[in-house]
Amino acid sequence: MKSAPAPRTRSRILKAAEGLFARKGFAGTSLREVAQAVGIATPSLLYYFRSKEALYEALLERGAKDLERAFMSILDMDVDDRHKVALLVSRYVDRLQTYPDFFKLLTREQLDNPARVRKTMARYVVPLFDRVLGFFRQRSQEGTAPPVDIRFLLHTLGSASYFFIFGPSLTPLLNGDPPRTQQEMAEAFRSFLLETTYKTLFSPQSTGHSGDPPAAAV
Amino acid sequence: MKSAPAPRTRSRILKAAEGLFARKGFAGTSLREVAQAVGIATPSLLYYFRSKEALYEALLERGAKDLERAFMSILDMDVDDRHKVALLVSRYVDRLQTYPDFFKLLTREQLDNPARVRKTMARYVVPLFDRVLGFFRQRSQEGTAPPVDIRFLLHTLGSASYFFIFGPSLTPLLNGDPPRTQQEMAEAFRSFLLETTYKTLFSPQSTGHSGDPPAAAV
DNA sequence: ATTATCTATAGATCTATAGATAATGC
DNA sequence: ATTATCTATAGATCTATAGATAATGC
Repeated sequence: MKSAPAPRTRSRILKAAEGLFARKGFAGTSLREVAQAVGIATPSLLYYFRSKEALYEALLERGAKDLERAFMSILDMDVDDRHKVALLVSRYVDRLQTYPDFFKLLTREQLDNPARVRKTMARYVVPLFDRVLGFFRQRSQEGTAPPVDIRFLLHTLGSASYFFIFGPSLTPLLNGDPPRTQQEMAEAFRSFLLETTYKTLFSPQSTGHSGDPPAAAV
Repeated sequence: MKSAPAPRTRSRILKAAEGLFARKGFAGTSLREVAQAVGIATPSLLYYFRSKEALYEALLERGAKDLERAFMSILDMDVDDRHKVALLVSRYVDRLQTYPDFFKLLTREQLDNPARVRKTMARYVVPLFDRVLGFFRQRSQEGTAPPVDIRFLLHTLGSASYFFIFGPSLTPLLNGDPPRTQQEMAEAFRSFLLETTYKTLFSPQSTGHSGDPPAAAV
C-alpha cells in the first residue's frame, strides 16, 4: 500500500505532536488527537513512543540538541568574540521566528516542569552560556573592555523570547495609525534588538548595561 | 461548626485555584484537586463557580482588574510624564514579584487561548498603553524630546516578564563563583531594568532606543 | 521473522448534575 | 426560606495494553 519513500511515520508523529503540544499543552492534548492528525490509530503511535511522556521528551530532546548545534557552530567560528555574541543573539531570534512551536513548548515546559527543564538546560544550554561568559570575563581581565554585564544578555534573550512567543497575540493591539503587519512589527523588533546588541558590544565604553549615545537614531 | 468570620469559601477557592492553575495549567488541574486543596467536596466548588472555565475566567478577570487599578492610579498622578512611565515599569516589576501566580496564569493563557487574552487585553491593558503612547507622541510633537520608541517599552516589559516568570528555573544555572541567592539575582535584575529605564527616559538626547553613556556603571 | 499497523477494551480519570441534608437568617 | 454543603453517579474522556493481522525483508 505505502508507496516507496513516504515521510516516515515517526517524523510525522513528532511534527503533529509538536504543533498540538505547543498550542494546547501536554495535559491539554490527547494521544487520540495526535494520532488523528497523523492519520493513524492511537496504539500505532504508542508503537513508536512507549508513552505520552516519552513522546513529549523526544520533542524537547530533539529541539535542545538542535539549538545546541546551532549555537556551538557559531562559538567554534574563527571570529572576534564580540561578533560571536552578536551572532548568537541574531541566530536566537532566527530560531524563534523559524521554530515558534518549539519555543512555545519550551516555555510551557518551564511552567509545567521547571525541575526537568533545569536538567535539560544544564546539559545543553549551560555549556554554551559558560563559553559566552568566558568571553566576557577574559575581555575584562585583559583590560580590553569593561566587563559585559551578564544581565544584559538575559535582558536581550528574555525580551526576544517574550516578543516572538507572545507578540503575535499582543502587538495587534498596539498598532498605530498606519497599521503594520505582524511581519513588519517582527522585523522592526528584530532590528531594534540587533542594533541594541551591536551598540552595547561594540561601543568603546560599554558596560553591557546600556547602549551609547544615539548617533544614528532609528 | 464554622467559627464566626472564617475566610469565605469563595476566596479560598480562588486562592487555591490560582496556585494550582499557575503550576499545572488549566487542563492539568482537576476540580477534584482544587476542592481537595480547599478542603471541600467538588460539587461544593461548583456551587460557587458554575464550571471549571468560569472559575478560570474569574481568576483572570480579578487579576486584570487589579493590574488596571494599579497602573491607572499612577497615570492619574500629578507628576511628569516620564516619571509616570518609569513608575509603571517599577510597579510592573513589583507586581511580577508579588503575584507570580497571576503572571504565570497570564502567560499560560497567552499560549492556551490567545484569542481570549486579546479580548481581555483590549479591555484592560490597551487603554493604559494608549495613554502611555500619548505621552510619547506629545513630547515628540512639542519638540521636548525625540520620540520614545514603543519598542523600548515592549523590550523592557518583555524582559521583565521573562526574567521574573522563568528566572527562578534558569538563573541557578548561571551562578558564578560567589553564588547568589534567587533573591539577590532578582534584586540585581530589578535595579538593572530600572536604571536602564531611567537612563532611557531622562537622558536629554534619548530615543528610547538605547541608553546614554554609562556615567556610573553598575 | 520482523516491522508496522489495527480493533477491542480495561481501568482510571474527569466534569457536571441530581437530589438529600445541614446550617443560617428572618 | 435561603444558603452552603454533601453523597452518589451519569456520561464522556483518556492512556495504555492485549492480541490479531497485514506488509516487508531475507
